[in-house]
Amino acid sequence: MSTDTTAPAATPDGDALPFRYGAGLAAQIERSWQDRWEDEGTFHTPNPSGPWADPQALGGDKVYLMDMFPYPSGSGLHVGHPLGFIGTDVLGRYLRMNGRTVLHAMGFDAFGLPAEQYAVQTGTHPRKTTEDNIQRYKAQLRQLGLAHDERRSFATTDVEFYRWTQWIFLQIYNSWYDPQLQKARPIAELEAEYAAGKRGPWAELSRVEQRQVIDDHRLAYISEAAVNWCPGLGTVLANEEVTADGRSDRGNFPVFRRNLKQWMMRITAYSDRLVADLDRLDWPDSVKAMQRNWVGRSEGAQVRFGCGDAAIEVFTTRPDTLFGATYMVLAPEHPLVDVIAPAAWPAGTDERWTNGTATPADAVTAYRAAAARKSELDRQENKDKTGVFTGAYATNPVNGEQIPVFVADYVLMGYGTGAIMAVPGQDQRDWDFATAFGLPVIRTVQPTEGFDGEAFTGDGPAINSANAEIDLNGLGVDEAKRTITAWLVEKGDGESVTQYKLRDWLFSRQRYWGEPFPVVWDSDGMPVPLPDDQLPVELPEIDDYAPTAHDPDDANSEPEPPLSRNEDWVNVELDLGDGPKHYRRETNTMPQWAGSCWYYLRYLDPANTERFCDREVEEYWLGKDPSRANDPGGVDLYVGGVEHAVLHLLYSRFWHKVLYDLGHVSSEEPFRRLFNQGYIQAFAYTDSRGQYVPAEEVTGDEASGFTWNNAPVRREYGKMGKSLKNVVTPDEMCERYGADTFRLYEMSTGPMDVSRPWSTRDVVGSQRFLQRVWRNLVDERTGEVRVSDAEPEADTLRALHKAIAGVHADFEALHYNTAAAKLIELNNHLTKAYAGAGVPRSVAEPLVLMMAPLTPHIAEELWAKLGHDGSLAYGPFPVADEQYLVADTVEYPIQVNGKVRSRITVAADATQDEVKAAALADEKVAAALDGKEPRKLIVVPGRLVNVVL
RNA sequence: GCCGGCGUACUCCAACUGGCAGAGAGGCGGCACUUAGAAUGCCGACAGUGCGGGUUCGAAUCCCGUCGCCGGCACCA
Repeated sequence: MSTDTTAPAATPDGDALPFRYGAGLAAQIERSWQDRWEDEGTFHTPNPSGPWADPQALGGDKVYLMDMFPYPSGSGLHVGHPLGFIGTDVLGRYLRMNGRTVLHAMGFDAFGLPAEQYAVQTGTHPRKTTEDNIQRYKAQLRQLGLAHDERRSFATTDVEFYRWTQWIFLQIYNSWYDPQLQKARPIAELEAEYAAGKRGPWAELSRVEQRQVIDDHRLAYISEAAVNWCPGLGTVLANEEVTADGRSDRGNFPVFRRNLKQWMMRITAYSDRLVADLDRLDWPDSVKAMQRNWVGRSEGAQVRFGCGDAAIEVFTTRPDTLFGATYMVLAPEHPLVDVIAPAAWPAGTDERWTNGTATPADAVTAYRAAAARKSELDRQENKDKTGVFTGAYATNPVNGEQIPVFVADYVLMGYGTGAIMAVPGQDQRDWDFATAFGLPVIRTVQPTEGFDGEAFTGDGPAINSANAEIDLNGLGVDEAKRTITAWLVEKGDGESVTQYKLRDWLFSRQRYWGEPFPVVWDSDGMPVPLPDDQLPVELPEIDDYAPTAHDPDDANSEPEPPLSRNEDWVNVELDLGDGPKHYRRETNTMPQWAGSCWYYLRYLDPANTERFCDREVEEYWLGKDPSRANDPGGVDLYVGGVEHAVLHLLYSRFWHKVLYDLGHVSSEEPFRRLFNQGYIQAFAYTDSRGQYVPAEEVTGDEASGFTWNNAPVRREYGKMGKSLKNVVTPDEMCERYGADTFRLYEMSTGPMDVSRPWSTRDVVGSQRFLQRVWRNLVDERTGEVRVSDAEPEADTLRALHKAIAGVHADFEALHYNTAAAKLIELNNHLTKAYAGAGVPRSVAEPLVLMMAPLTPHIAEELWAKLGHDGSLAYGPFPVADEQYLVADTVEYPIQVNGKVRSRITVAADATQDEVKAAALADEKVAAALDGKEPRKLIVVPGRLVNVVL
């Protein structure tokens, strides 16, 4: 073989290897196979029913694979984006070759703020820029050779798609959550219950009042409440879209709390199920933890403290500490603050409690004003406790103690009841406040021996906790909680409750580029859902789609939806069953998450014009698997970045559960298995002024320092981005090396879930491997295949079957890096064993088949050259033959006291005793033993022998 | 502060369920081929697994402590 590769030297024109595998040949091969796959519909996946019904073709177990679909931004893809897409493609191809029926498609998440901002910047309509971007993405993805069923592609901006987004909205709107049955039910059933007099006043209410009663129960409802208003973006945002320091997730603009009338979704009704069903999902622990944390379920008790004529309700997770409650705190916004404050300070009020004000009303007013001025950030940064006495005292229900009631901003109106009982002995925040205000501390849990901290939050026996009727002393925390809660319930002073941090989902945006709501407003100012036959409500093609510009810091600016400017569209006359009437259309649009909440359902049945997805088709692809315990159903594998841990993935689960409750889907969860792929990161370089310089032009290394244009630059590591001047695109890689090389490189640099740096200069290593395989099977001068029909040697067969067995396990575990390593190893063996002689066909063919998931184009080409007519996309994938996996003899390392001292070779089927005998007979072992008996002799079959002296 | 995760060669990564620390890629050094460069082939060096303890015949792997890094949450009662 070396004669072949050195042949070019003998040829004068220097172009002697027209069939050497390089970028040029790769491009040719890749284009032709991509065309062929498309022409032949190689990756079209049949359905059990509907237009693509082909039940015959649905052999083997089905697998539904999905990527988190991309947002088609104006800057196109960089090499980091396709990492997950290639990963799912490799798995899909592997499974397909193993006889599984694989569904894999790719759509586009195309509504949303950035598309609109980009459109405003470029002065082009978002519909146009979005469609251009999608075309560009499709071209970029196609050149990677992804085995998608392209018939199933769509964008969330397609009218035929968002018509069903609107339809699902109406399903949610037209339902309510029945807490008894723990599920959503059609709103008509609730109305019937009211009409039958089973639920409260009805007949005596006016029609509008009746509608209000019903509307208050809907899962999608209008609320006028404090929401996140972001003038910089000109829209309101969901809690999930606001960062911890009170700014917008996108754009980093300030966000203000404002009372505004907005659409909400009652996701809180599903709090329990959203937490409980996490246990049924095969998801990373980190994501489950984040969702649990976000829902923030905590169990405790609600307790009433009498205060004059009023009662202050508090939520506590520690009712066992009630005897240690020495004061109470209301949130500044709490409505009882005004009610309970007396006209004057009680005699002898501590100076520290009044802030130097003349009356409680003054104190409270001033404190409230100060609290309102503080931003979220101020509240967080300054954790020194502030507050002021209300002048009122409340009665502790367990011991009748009169305890002072304060207002303080460390208590939040948005959680629990907005009021707390303060137990400084068992809560550090209360301890800090009590210390600052000279309030007493009563410990009610015995701290552990040697405890020298302040508040004690651990477990221990209760102390100082008894009254005439009840005695908690000596009980552990859990038992004390149960005991006191039962007592409170009996006395009518409290009950056991569960609290959540989760808030309802703010569902409207004052933007143009989103799904219009299928809702109109009538002359009573009440919302009216449109009937299904009036869907879709199309987004009007308007010229003035830009959001109203606001000063980002102007908290008092007013949201103004762009659609409201279009009076012709807004004002409609419709006959909604009671004659033609005038209505105004809802002018808000849905948030970007709406489409992604259900898109996985649309891939299943994208051509369906009657339903969002045929029920039978849904059941086939997403249905519960009875062979798995407690399986909730859902997509078999969903791959994407961890950044959607609580946004998209929580919203989507919520919608799916509503659809399940209403009987529209058979599965209880959208995504059975979730996998977070790592990120491809990159180095960026800044010059002395802190400006980014083109990363590609930087030279040097860590030891000698990095320079650009001979000036030293500083290296940083992180994202790939235009502004960082370190973007590498898949287009460049395909052009320089070919898609197969690029795919292989991305898959071989590490396991799927590990983030790693991009390194263009390493890509050549993957190219070299493909080149070596090609050279082993193809004559680089003639392009002729050159395999032999000879029987492979025994060691080759062992190498082959070892590779087959290993690669199966690796592909299944998404360890493509080690799969690639095993293929390289096998090919290295072939290079050595058959240099110049031609690789036996019976080894060449399985090698090519095993490469196909990773590098499909070159594999198809080699498969064809080996004389096969059809595509190898459907396999068969090689199966390892057990007989070649066991060697005749085994080499055992012999350890003496855990250190390798010698090696012996014994028959593979030797018994333990035979191995022991052989080990003891070894001269080095004998020397070490020096005639003595070993203390212990351990034989690990097939592994090693350890002699313990 | 709380929760989750990760520390193995110059770099990215392997090492089945505790069993010989090295599969693969890049880089580096050398040899062959070559007018030269590139490409190609061959050969080679480089870590005892962040640190300290423990369990074990045996620890990268399990346990305890500690340091460092990444991510999430955070005055949530």
